[in-house]
Amino acid sequence: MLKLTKRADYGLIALKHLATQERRANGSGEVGATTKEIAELYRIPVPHLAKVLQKLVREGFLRSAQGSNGGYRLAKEASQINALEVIRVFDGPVILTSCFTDHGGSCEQSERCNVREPLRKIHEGILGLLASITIADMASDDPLAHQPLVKLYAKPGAASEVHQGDSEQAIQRVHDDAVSGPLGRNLTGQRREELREC
Amino acid sequence: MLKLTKRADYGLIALKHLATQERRANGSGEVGATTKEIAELYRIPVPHLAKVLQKLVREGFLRSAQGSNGGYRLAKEASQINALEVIRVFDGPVILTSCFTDHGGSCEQSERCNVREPLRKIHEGILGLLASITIADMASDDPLAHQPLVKLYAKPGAASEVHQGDSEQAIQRVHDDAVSGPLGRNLTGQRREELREC
DNA sequence: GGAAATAGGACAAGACTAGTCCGGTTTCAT
DNA sequence: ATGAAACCGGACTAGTCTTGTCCTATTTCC
Repeated sequence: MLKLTKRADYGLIALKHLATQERRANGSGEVGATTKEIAELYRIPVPHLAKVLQKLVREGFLRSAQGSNGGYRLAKEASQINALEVIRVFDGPVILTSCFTDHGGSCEQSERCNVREPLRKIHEGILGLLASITIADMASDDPLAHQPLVKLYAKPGAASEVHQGDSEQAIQRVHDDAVSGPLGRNLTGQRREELREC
Repeated sequence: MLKLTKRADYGLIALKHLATQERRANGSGEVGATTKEIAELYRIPVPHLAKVLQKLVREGFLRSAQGSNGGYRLAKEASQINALEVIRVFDGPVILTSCFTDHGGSCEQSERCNVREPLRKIHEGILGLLASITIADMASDDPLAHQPLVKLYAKPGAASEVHQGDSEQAIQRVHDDAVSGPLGRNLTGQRREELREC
């Protein structure tokens, strides 16, 4: 289905939450939040979130404090954690076609197939996008006010009919941006509202 | 695992193959290739590929001819079919978090959660990338000679440590491009070779 | 010593993926 | 007509992945 797993989703949510709790977790070693707090706030099953947080500790994104008054805090600056790192922890490598990584050069389908090179370019673009956003970006108050992340150059003449339910406007926006400016600018309040479903 | 399914992969491969067989399939209604031909060429199980091709017919990407001497040809211009459309046929909607589309406004986790807006921006970028490449692009001889698809602006100070096996160079390349130019330029022959695993 | 919290292994239901199997239909060539 | 070649499409299966739950430690504070 080409989507993030809940685990990755929960991981990002938790990291972002902890990034906004840093005041509680300044130098003295205090924790930002407990599993229970985060789970209740975001309606995540407690034991499941616990697994996610434990994994984030093992991978070096979080530091934990055991015992009562325990909890979690970020192990590094929120600006030094990007979405790709987190997603890879939970979902494994991000790959478009298995051919990119599955084997050591013994691709059965490769000789005649040149689907791969163009897809690889897309693949790199996706990795770049994911790597370019940090937890700090997510934690700031108005994400739409951010610097543009990506500027898409739609090729003239390329197929541009895109219909995917409510993300139609989103694509249209990307296409607009190719002409009128970077992502996030030139948006009226109303169009911003259209993009907010959740 | 955030990857395309084999079905989508096979679909793209088949479409790309048929796009290069257009000479056999000019106006007279001749077909470009049969299931068996494509399956053998790319080492895909015949019955499985058949399903994929049948679906592409139902979705309007291919036209089929039954009976002996039958087969498939593109139903529209290769330049009018983009990768996103094809991927959506097989893998369903491309969504980063289920929250984008799952519900009609009743997101349990939404009130306090602002992970979504930044992710949505990434999501739009990915859709834009996928929508910007067409079957015609894939079918041309040297994909690396293409116009740049995307130009990434890495934010200064953003986390840039990215390690994912062999795609490390890929990311590095994206980052280089943020400084030195669009994707695909400034590549020595050797670095091109590094990117080709398959 | 008890409460609160993290740590982590085992396990299970359900969904999805990849692929097989089989019977049917259409069309062409002989 | 008849058979071969090809498309059509539903049913099924083995395996894997996802999303949890459950239970038992272990640590730390009061």
